Amino acid sequence: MRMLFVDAAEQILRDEGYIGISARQVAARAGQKTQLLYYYFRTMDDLILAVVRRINERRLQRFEEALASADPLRALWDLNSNPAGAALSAELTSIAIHREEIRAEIVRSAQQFRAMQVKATSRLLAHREDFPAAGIVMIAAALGRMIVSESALGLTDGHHEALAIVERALLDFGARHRDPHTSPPAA
Amino acid sequence: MRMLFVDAAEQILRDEGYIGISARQVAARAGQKTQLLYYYFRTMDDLILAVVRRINERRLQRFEEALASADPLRALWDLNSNPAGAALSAELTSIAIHREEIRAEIVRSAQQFRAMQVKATSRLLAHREDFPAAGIVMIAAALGRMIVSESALGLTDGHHEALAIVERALLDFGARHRDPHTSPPAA
DNA sequence: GTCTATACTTCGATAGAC
DNA sequence: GTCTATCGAAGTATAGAC
Repeated sequence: MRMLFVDAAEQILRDEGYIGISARQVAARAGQKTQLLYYYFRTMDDLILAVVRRINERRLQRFEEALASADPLRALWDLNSNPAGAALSAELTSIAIHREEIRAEIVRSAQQFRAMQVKATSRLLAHREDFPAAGIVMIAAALGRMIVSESALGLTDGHHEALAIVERALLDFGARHRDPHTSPPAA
Repeated sequence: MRMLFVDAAEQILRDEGYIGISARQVAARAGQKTQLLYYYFRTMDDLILAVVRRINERRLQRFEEALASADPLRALWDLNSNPAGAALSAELTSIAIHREEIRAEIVRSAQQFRAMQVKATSRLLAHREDFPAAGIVMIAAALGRMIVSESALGLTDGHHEALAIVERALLDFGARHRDPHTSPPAA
């Protein structure tokens, strides 16, 4: 039952953003009475914290999967630019700005997530010292997030060109990394 | 008097973000009765629209100034990464997401602003066909916005490295563009 | 655990006196 | 133009019966 509310809250977070999460709306989407929510969660911040933690867990899991893929650099980019993930990342930032009680948790996990990405990227980009991994990770996260949030508004000017730059960088960065005796990927 | 409310609303937008803009809070900050606001503005959307329009006008003005500067490429980057401007841009996006009535205006002006930046940048980067101006502008806007919003949370991991990449690109892009007979800038 | 009932706040907005 | 008064909806949250 507790999870029913967490599910509903996360669904609202995806559909309408953090602003849409209210006790009444969460309960309605869960098909429950508003007051029951307060039996399972002391305050709304408690509920939102539970949502945040679950999103973080899943994000770390996706990260591990990306690392294990055949083209980890591209998989990391996909992780940063896929609509659902990037939108949630943006909403987490929004929550951190407006809910002081939850800020620390979000900042802490964002730092953890970024550190893991930097570590992995710097291993993959060891041959490109001119591009510090931490900077590349920042740019990827920022660009992915903006493309997603703008697309939701129907604003896509420049997206194609930005993606072309990323695409070339992925091919370029990946080129010297792969074993030259292996055949190149299909596309 | 009308402007008094617009000023108050914009101030709240800067300090607390779009979420903080309510009739009561705007009136309070303007030192006026809440109901008076509805004499000057039919709805809250009307007020917010007035704020949005003024922000856009000022942004275009700043853009013109940047173009006229000695190092326009760097000035454009400063425009995208300066805390006040980037924060407002992010809030405009947030407004566009949640207020349907205002969305069109924000999207339209964002397109206009981007088109102007792309036009200017593509002139400045004519010698670098490998980097489409529209993509560079996207990356600059995305990165600037994210650095600002994260800094507000005390999250600065990777910012330094990302700024280093931008710095190098600015020097690199600017290098072939400047007249070789002119002495390079001080710093 | 789940229910009914309810308190208190803030929200956008309107009516009507002056 | 500016005031007092007020509405209904939605926000978080609690008390107490079952």
